[in-house]
Amino acid sequence: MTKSSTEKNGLKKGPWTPEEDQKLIDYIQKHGHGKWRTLPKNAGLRRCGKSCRLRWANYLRPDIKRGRFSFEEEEAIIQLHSVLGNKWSTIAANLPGRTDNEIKNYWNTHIKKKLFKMGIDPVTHAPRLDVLQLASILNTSLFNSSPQFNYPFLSGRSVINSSQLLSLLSTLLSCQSRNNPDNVLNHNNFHQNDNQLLQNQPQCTQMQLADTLQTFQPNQPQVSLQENLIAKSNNPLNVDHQLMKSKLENQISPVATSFTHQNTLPNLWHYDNISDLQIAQSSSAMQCFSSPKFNSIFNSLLENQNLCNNEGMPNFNLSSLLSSTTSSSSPSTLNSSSSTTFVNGTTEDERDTYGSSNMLMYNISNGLNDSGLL
DNA sequence: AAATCTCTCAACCGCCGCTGT
DNA sequence: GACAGCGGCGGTTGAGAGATT
Repeated sequence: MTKSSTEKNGLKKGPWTPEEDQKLIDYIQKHGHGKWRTLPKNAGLRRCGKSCRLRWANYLRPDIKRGRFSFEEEEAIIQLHSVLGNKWSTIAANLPGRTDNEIKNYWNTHIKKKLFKMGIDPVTHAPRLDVLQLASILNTSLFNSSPQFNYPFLSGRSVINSSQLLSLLSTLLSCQSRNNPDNVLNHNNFHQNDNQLLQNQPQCTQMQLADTLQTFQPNQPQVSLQENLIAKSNNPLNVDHQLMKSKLENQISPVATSFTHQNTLPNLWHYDNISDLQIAQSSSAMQCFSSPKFNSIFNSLLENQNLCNNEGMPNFNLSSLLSSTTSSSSPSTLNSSSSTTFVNGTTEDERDTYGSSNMLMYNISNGLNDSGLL
């Protein structure tokens, strides 16, 4: 049975026909909206009230702006999401003409992937732990050179031993597929692939990875994410920082705040300019993963740990393995030439690069009112 | 050209909070 | 306080379109 012919309790479901749309528009123009429960009957529609409300709110409302999201809208969504979390209706209230459903869809199908590709966790808006940690650790340990960038949470440690490295890599690799946004975002793939992963691989979460990484780190004073956000809101450049501060104190997303209680993640919010992180992700980590030296070391570690199977597991190229996660649909971004677009790409065609340095800044210019509205 | 895969987004579902009785 | 009705919200689904093989 097709969706459009689905009926339940005599009520039609599925896509709306132009005739139904017209009936709804005519009725609302004449009587206004509200009383959604009785509206369909009065309007001569065989639909439930919820369906009518949704159709009106998401599609028929005259003030809806249709078409592609502008770069400014995308930036606004990202900034608002970083403060509000998945409060789509509140985010939508700040974007005239856009509906919560539209923003939610756009987030899930576009922005989430873009952020992930950039090495930014779309949930926490923090730089992705896996890429960042590997970049630092590999830079300092494998190549035994002074870091090109300095992360406080890794300071004081320059060398890790092979078992630690292997532990880290094993943990990371077992996270790879599970953290792959394609697995998460594409529910078809998710159901198929993730179930297999759950069966075949040890359970691994970002927290477990963080725990593993914690063993490499000396105790660092952990400043909570919330405190950092509030600190950012005190930036004198932010006109409404007091208002923003109160908003952050009240409205910071539950997901983000949950991290503050774990006290295991390195605090990455010290960075006021994302370029350091972008350099780390696009340059150092990728150079490490791609290098023959790294592959050689990694494979010898596997052999030393007897992790090769009896049939003689062929050496594999870790960079290609990592690319499936680090840049799920565009592996080419791993190579050094294209990675520079992370830093400099600001053209229309490369809107997914978010080259501007203020992406993680919370200077939403107009502030928020008590309802979370601009 | 056909088959298969991937992506998008309109629509649905279940839950929650508010309000009135 | 308990309950029912309602509107709103966020997560999820799946048809259809487009891309790829």
